[in-house]
Amino acid sequence: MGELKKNFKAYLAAQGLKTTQQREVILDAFLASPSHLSTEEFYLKIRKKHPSIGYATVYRTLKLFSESGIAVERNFGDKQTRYEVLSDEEHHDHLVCTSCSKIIEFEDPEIERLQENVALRHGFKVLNHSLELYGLCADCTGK
Amino acid sequence: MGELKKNFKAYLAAQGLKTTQQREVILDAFLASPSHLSTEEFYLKIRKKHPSIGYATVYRTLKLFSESGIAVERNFGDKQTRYEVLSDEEHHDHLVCTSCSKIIEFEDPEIERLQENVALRHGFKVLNHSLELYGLCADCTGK
DNA sequence: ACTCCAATGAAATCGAATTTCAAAGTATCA
DNA sequence: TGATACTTTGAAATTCGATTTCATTGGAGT
Ligand SMILES: [Mn+2]
Ligand SMILES: [Mn+2]
Ligand SMILES: [Zn+2]
Ligand SMILES: [Zn+2]
Repeated sequence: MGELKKNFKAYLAAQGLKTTQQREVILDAFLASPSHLSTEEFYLKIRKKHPSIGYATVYRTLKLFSESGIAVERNFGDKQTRYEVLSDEEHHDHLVCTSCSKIIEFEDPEIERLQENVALRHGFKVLNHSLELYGLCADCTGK
Repeated sequence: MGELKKNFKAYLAAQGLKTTQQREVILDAFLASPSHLSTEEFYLKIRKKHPSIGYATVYRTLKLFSESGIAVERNFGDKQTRYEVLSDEEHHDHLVCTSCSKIIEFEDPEIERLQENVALRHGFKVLNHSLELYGLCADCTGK
């Protein structure tokens, strides 16, 4: 069993929560899906193979993923919350194309370091951050 | 008359829109208010002195401010849209305390430069960006 | 003052997020 | 394995900020 699945099950056990068939199905589907899907998009996807699973369950389970630490919520300007898998110590930020909605991930340790510096200068302890660059991707620049 | 008021009036004129009493009142109140208020918070504030002004008008006028370029919309994790005055070429990002909701503004040209580099590496043209550091402010670190 | 649109306020609507609740499932233990 | 004690689930209802509708009122040029 994958690391993430183990972590999630451990979280459930630790919280006195239960392993259910729905949670198993939703977790497998989540791990196999493209990143940055909204709750609605993900629900529609799951529904095809598992029509009996309700939207509320998908919604609640995605939140659980986030609480357990195996996923993170994202917001890219539109009003919808999006989710993506996140292994332990990874972290990345995003370029978001305002024309075609393409999302490009990037990591930049130097930016992260400078963010810490900013925080230090203000006696601030950073717990998490959000950095998105909005604009036109290479494909859309010419249009 | 202040630069911002001039700019806004120029925008109205250019768009064939009208200067109304409500817009005058709302603009003055906006310029005199603390930054980062949500639409609702700002409306409640205005309402005290001008009970006849409706929420819809405040909502629409804040959007107008944003379209005209004298203000910007912000989102700090909670679901509410917040507004703040923004003079011409200024730009800043935010530290947001997740404990007391305090908001600290900062500018870091080096971070901005690195962001441009990231974009360049991906053939991406940045039109705007969003950077918030969430965590505990100096006051809340000890609690 | 007349006329043409734009603006306004109240209420309705929208859409995503979140909650409610009765029915069903899971884990534990006798 | 069957009873017990909760937890989970699905459908529907609700919440809440954002946005729109629409009848009426208000600018501004003529
Ligand atoms: Mn990502
Ligand atoms: Mn600010
Ligand atoms: Zn694109
Ligand atoms: Zn604080």
